[in-house]
Amino acid sequence: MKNHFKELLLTAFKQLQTQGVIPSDLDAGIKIENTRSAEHGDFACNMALALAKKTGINPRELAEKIIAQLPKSDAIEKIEIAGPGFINAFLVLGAQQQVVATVLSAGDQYGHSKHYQGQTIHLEYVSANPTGPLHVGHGRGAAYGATLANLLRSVGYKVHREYYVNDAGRQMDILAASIWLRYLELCGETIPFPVNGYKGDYIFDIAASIHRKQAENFCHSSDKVFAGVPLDGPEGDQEAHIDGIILNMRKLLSPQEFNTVFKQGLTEIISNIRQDLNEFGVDYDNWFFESSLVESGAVDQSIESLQKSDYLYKKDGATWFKSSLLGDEKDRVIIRDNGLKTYLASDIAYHASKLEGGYNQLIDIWGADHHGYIPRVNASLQALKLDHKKLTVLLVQFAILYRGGEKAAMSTRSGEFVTLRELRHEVGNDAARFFYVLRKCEQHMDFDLDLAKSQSKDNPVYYIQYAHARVCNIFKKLKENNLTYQQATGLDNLSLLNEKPEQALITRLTQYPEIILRATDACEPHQVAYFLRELANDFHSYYNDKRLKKILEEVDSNRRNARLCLSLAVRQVIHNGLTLLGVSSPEEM
RNA sequence: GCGCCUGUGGCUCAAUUGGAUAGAGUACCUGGCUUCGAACCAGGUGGUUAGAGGUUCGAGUCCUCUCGGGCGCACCA
Repeated sequence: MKNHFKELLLTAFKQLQTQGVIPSDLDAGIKIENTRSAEHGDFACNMALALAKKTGINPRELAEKIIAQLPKSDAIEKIEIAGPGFINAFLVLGAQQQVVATVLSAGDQYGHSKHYQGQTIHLEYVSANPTGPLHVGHGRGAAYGATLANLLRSVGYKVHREYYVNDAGRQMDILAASIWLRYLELCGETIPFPVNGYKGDYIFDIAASIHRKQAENFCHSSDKVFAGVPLDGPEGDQEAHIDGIILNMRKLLSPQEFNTVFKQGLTEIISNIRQDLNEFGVDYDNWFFESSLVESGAVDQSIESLQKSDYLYKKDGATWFKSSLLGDEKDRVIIRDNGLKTYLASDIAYHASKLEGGYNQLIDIWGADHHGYIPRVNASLQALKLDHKKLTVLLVQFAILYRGGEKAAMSTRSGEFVTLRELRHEVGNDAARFFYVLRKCEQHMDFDLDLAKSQSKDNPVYYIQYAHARVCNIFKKLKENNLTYQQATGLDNLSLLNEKPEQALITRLTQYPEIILRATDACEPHQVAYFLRELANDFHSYYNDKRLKKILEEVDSNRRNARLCLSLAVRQVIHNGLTLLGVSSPEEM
């Protein structure tokens, strides 16, 4: 119907062009908006305002000229010029009732489209380092990424969802060392635990499982472990300290032994993360391991390629990438003076391989603290002659956690954090998914744990689910009242849905597909959440409207069935929307 | 100091991406259950959109400056 109005305006526009009123080289650029209030009709167009300057005609006058050329339409009751020159269209009563039939026949597919069919997107999200359990900060990226994936798929993109596992590099060595030190404690050694080590409880658990399997096999005296190791922070250098411990660990343990500790940590933590995400409804098509890039030689190839195009140089024993030539604020080290490659080295290889894999777009979802990293990745893609514009990095701002009115600490290393699992158990998956996605990703978010716990029933997700359950209940009661639902009868009598709340619901239903498309284009899942709240609100109002008979008390079976059809269509759209958000639609609550 | 994000009723957030009278939830006040579920509905109080300039038919939205908050600024990821 919206397109219909647009077509009419376009016809008028062209007519005015042939009459010479509007220059023929102007683009119409017609945008139709849904009006905010019923006073302004159903649709509004601002073309007269936008074209006023270019045509030299004042907006209201131009609007009149456009309206004069508008072809007749059965669907439109009247056209008005309002305000500074808006063209408002009022639809005839019932013009959109057929949407009920459309929803019911499309079912789960209503709102989905093939708009971007044939386009491929590589979407990477969460990708937290496997050095500990996921915390509530990761949860936001998880909910956002999973929902975005659903949205993208619903409009036709082929989406490859990936978790990039950083299982290579120094952080993992620090993890292995942390586990080993806890293990040594179990062996009876006295260990001053490094400032930079991972201190969470899960480290003890992993150490204990190694101790169970290996007994004292990997045990060495504290003296040897700390032999020649530089002083720890804050007095000394905490980085040099932990590196020294890792060095000793590699000397004292055989490569196989080291690997046993390392693998035990990696495996336990990854499987924990996997299970957590799985329970949270956050799924992947692939878990991609950084180590595979190292083993396949992809990392070395990227470095070589940068070398060939003269983007590398040596300084102070390290190998640097001239990223400052390509928009970064300074050059970056990709091989440290001790020969170890930095994270950037594998990240370059990772993005290069994905772009070479032929995806139309790459989307990375990162925590906002990584924003300074974007220019160097972009620089690397340019240096490799790849199209860096295909890469979009979406930054998710932190969820600041409050507990008892105070900020909760959020550090993996210190081990002081609220895990995603704890949150899910406290407030439930549905509420957590919904709450996370209710805010734009660039919006800083306050997460009050006490509120989420104590007032979980006030969470807006229940409001929406309740509307769904209410429709289900009507259909349950139908049988108890010895009535039957006759869809064909209902669909034949949609014209009886003329009450104001019915019209409001119908209008809302027609808007769903465009909301999905808009939310997807803007990468803003919260728009879907807000739409569903409005829809649920419309339905609750309808349901409670004292001026209307209750649906099941309606004796006219034509009207009753039409209203049942409408209710079912509402239920369908709520279900479709909640599904995209990863939230369940219960039949009773 | 430099860069990115951000500032909207008491609190948490929207605002069709530059549109019309800035809207919801929560909190507070009024009213509504003898069964289609009150986890609901109807109504009310509450705003100089941090501040000052600018751009134009039109600014919460864009530009400049000031002030306040978050996060970065490693041979960590």
